[in-house]
Amino acid sequence: MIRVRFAPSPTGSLHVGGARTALFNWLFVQHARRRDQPATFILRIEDTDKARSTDAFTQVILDGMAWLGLTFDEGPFFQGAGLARHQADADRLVAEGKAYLDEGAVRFRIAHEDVTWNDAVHGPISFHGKDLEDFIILRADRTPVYNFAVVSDDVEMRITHVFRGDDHISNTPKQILLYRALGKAEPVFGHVPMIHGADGKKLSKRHGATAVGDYQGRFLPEAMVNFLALMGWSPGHDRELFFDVAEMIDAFDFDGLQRKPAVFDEKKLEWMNGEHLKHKGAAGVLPVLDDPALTALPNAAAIVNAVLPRSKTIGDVRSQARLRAGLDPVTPDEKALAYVAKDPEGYRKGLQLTVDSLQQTADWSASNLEALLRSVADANGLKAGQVMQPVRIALTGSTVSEPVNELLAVIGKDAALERLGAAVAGSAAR
RNA sequence: GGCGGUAUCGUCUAGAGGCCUAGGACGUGGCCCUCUCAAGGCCAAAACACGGGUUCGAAUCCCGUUACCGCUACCA
Repeated sequence: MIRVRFAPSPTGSLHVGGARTALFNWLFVQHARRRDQPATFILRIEDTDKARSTDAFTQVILDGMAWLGLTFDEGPFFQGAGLARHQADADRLVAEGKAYLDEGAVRFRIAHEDVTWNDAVHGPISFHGKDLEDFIILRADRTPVYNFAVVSDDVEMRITHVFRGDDHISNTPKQILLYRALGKAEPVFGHVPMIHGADGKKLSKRHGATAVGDYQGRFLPEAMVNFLALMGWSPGHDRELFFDVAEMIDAFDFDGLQRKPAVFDEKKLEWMNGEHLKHKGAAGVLPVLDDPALTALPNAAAIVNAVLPRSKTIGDVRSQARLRAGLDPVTPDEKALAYVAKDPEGYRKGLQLTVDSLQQTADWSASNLEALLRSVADANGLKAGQVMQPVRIALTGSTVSEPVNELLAVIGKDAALERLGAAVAGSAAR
């Protein structure tokens, strides 16, 4: 029976590093289950410092895990709830001579023996007994200290595997000694490397977005999971994209864990999100957009599909889709402005010619539209781009978009002609 | 300082003695396609920290050095 817990402290945000640790724990449990091993994933909030922890802080952790799809089977439990047991365990150690009173606090007496464990990611790690010192387990106010509370709680919850951040390596020998003093078998320990910022330092506020909440709304949770898992873990071959978590669960193994810290590369996250966006398609992406006005449109799916290939973030999809749907006004960007400024008359002429010819046609299919625009260009001795680019700019405010014929098709005849007409009028007024 | 951990392209990584003139991906540069590119196709530059061993042979094993990170609380 495998019992694993993720035990974050409520700090007001769920750090991406913590989220990744949770993910690894979760993957481990799911992988065991797929192989028919009973496994349980438990969430425990380390709210020892009651003064600083609030329900809202816990909620942030719950929200982050829910967003990523990291479901747990038991909990959330709270460390603070185990106070009586923590005290009883400490008193027992004192009674057995394994701990002693020190100025009102209870201090654990270290047996100066070497401590070694076989870390699930690092292999054997050992500490010399002479380097360990007696440490406080119960404060003078009888509240437990983290290192003691976790052990007591993990024993109580019959935890079999403890996977946590590298920063806990130094705590591990102390905790192992505590297991021994309590007469309990120690769990398997695995220490996953930290996540660093581009400067090689532990990822923190000054690196920008560090909480999973900061990524919600911009990125797909499945892309975030894919990205987080691949920072520090590798399936052992060249596979990068996991569109189906089940495949990741199957491939997951602590042997594939990296031992060194990883640097968070948002560029790669963006690329990966774009891939997931395309893979999901309009039907899948539409609900995520959380934009009722857009979703209500009969051609919403067509619009989103037109915009997907060039989108990296959810915001890209939404803003580009709203633009095509006429929900947002066109605001020309710098390059678009420069294009028009370079040859205002050429721009106006390109638009005018297009409008004139477009009004005549009844066939608004993308293929016909392309033929039409090309013939307009030919007939007037213009290059295709001299006709296409003005239309693109007038309709999107950008010099970059899907092919213009497709753009026109997705916008629809009436709307396109109306917006183009307004653009011609606007350019003539100047 | 002490203890512990880590060290492959700018970044994420493959590699568990010969398959490595070190592979993939992001990013970067170039070319092609072309009405545009942030799409698609092709190509390129780009790494085994250093020094000793062990071995017929080392990115892979051992030792040392260096660098970086973590812990060193009556924080978690």
